[in-house]
Amino acid sequence: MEQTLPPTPIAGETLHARVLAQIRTDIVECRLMPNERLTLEALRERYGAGFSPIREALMRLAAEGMVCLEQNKGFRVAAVSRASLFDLMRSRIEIESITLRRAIENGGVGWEADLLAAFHRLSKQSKHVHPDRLSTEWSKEHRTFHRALVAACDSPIMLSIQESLFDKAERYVALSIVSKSPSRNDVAEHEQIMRAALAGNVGRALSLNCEHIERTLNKVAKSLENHPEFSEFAASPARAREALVALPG
Amino acid sequence: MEQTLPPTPIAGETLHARVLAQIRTDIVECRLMPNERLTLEALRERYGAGFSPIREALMRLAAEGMVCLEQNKGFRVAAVSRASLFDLMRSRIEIESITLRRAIENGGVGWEADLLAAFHRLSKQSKHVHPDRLSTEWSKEHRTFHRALVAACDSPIMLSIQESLFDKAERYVALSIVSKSPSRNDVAEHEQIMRAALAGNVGRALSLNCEHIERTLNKVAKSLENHPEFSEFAASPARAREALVALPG
DNA sequence: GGTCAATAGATTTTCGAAAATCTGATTGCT
DNA sequence: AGCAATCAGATTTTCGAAAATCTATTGACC
Repeated sequence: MEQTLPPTPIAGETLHARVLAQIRTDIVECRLMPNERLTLEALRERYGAGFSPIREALMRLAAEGMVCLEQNKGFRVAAVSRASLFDLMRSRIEIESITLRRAIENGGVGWEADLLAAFHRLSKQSKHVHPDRLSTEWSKEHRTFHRALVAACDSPIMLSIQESLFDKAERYVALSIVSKSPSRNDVAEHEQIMRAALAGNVGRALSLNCEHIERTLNKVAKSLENHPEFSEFAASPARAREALVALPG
Repeated sequence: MEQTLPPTPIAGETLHARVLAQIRTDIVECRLMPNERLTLEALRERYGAGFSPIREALMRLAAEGMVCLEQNKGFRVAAVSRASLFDLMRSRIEIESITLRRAIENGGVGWEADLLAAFHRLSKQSKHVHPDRLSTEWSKEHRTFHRALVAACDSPIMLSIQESLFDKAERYVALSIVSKSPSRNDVAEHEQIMRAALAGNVGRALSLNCEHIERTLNKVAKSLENHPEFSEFAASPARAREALVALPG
């Protein structure tokens, strides 16, 4: 099994919190593959912790929908499928349409300034440091930009929902080999959304954001078709497991 | 501490799953009060389980937002406040507007039949068996009705979000003493929503559902004002001090 | 050959003790 | 008195062993 991040011990941080963060990023970045069985013994070895903190972290991830738990049969990384990809992206469009509208309506100077700053940092980050892999820094700035875009929405509930869906979408993006498709002009896309938002043009901002998500959806969906071993998981878990094990790890 | 449901052991059910269900209903029905401290020793006694299954259940509830966890300081029942009540109800309106619209657009005969059946069961249930307390059976049928209303929505993600918000709203309702305010004609309200949905009148169904939620909001908000110990954070005057200390600076 | 029960090994789940951390009170110093 | 350091009790957090459960295989029987 591939090695994980160094244990980076933060003062006062409990073990289950560190393990939670590590497993989550390992799932989002597909170091733990969809539908992969999560044996406690293996996780214990990998993250250097006892059963309790690991199970606690997994229970949280189960509530978030990142792993699934079958009673007395343990945990698995959540499966992926074409259907849930479409559900996910459609839900993102609906949720972000709400948060973005409210952010534009509520946003003050502080929001505008933070958004401009986030865009600037994103635009200066190169997307691929390795040609077949997304840059970690870019992903971070990308997330920060989308967070800044809706930060002025005054609903903590809607924002947390958006964040959770964003995580799941990122996993699908990580699964698709991004560089193979013609590279999008990401900077321009994000800039257009931002300009519409700053101009207070709700309709335009929403439709640009919708197209932004749909473009990602199309890319990932196409990539998923080329890897049928992923699109079948939900249907027959038993065979999927075998297929996964056969994959080059 | 008040006694809880009998342990009703279901075959093959793990302990943490049973404890999770019990704690959740105890929170929703306010047998565990908002902001109440949840010491492991007390929970261990109350639910008859060891530390592990209880902590695992609490971690899930923390992810759901039903309890909150402060590192090395343990768990508390999630606090209530006027602000989060409004956020919650507004979010419900937004989410249910989406699920209800999609249910009406997708719904077939099966959906219509199930909805009519759910309404009938609800209409035959008396709301209060005890004058100052909601009937458990009514709550169950009420939830089933609202679930049936949107069951034809084809997005598992949106449905699970709606369910989660419904739980949280129910806790606020349980907190307010329902019988004191003039009793609403609940049956008629639900019937109107259902008829609009069955007639395929999206606009009318959505606005009726919105008003339905807003009426609940007004009732609960008013009740919250009469109990100032709740309106900010605390569960009881005795705990107000505790809560003050726990407030983030 | 095929079906079913028994069994052994692996894995999950649960438990309670031990370690780490927090809280509140007390002590000693300026 | 005011304030910081110290200490004891309470609580959370973590650990690994023990119990419960599942899975795959073997062997008996039809």
